[in-house]
Amino acid sequence: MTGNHPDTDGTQGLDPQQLGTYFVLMEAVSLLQHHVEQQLRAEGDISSVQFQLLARLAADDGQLTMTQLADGVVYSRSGLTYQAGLLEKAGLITRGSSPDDERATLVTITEKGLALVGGLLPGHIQVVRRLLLDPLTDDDLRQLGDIMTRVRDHMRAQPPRSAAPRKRPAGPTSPAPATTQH
Amino acid sequence: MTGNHPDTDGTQGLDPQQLGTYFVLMEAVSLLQHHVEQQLRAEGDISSVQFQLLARLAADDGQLTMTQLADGVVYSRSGLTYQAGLLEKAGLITRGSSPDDERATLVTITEKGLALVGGLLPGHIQVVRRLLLDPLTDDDLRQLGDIMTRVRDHMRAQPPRSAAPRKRPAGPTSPAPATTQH
DNA sequence: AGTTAGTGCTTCGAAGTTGAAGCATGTGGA
DNA sequence: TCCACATGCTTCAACTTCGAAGCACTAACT
Repeated sequence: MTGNHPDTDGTQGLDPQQLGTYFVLMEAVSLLQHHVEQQLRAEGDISSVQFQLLARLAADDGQLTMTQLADGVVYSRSGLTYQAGLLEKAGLITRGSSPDDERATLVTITEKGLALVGGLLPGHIQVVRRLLLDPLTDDDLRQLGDIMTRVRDHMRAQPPRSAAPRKRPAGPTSPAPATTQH
Repeated sequence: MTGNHPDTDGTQGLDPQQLGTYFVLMEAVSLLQHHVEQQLRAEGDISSVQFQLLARLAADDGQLTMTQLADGVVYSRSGLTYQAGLLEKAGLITRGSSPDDERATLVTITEKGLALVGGLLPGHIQVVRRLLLDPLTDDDLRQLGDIMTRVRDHMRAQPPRSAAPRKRPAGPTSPAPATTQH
């Protein structure tokens, strides 16, 4: 992108510093994700999505509703239904109705699921340490954590959609469906 | 992650600081990607993969081979064939044989493709600015760019796969296929 | 209570992604 | 030259992902 357009896009150009930081951030994370994916597939034969789901369950005392799970991992509801089906068939989780809310499905991690996560964690940690943590000083780590925390909180605080895209002019009296299903 | 497990959780060596930084980094990037995806779909009706491909072409003077393209964006070859088919059908790129190597397919961005990228760029930049850049000071930006550059270079320098990791007796049987395309 | 709107999850169809296999071309050694 | 192997891309089948529609249950308002 050599920026040869006269001024039609220069309204909010990014300087090289900003652009470079954005690119390298995305690229580095993409590479890290890829390595993690490989490790999990090779060692435990599960995808990183499945690992995240199991890890989340293990961390939260073993039981969550589908919605809580989907919100934790950035994931669509229908996608979660699919993955939960796989995990259940593999005997790593079980699903049951919640006593509080008859609609809710309570997902519970099994012993086998816990064992799998436990067995996979060391290798996972090793990959993260080797690829991400090793080249960072304690100071870097603090900085990075601080910065990304601020960015994440900022994003979470952002309104889902300030203005509706021009795709559908929307109904007469329906401003926003508010259903933010990733 | 309350860390109440004595030592069975295998968190050997990742203190809360490290773990938290890793998590928030992945989560923030995931959220950013999601927002970018939405913007591109709403404004230009293309996926972020397609945008990346077009942007790469635009940046590299308009012409690359399929392999060069796939390597630039972290993407499978077969997936690129599929996407290139879509982009060609949409009139955003053309494909032709290379004069140097009869096997190679030379991908060229069209005027229409260039126009689309140019038109989409401001909105894209706006999203990145609003979500990522706004909550950062100049100092943060430098720090972040510096840190992630170091991490990325470190990853690129890593050997692909020196030795197969030892398997844990936890998961279902997996013969560990060492196929590494990407 | 009765009706209306909201919430939680699943099903369904369409589209995207991948690795392995296959085809065509290029390269290096006997 | 011939042959084996490497390289570049595509095809194929299986799998994953998503959004919209649908079902079941809950909450709110009258």
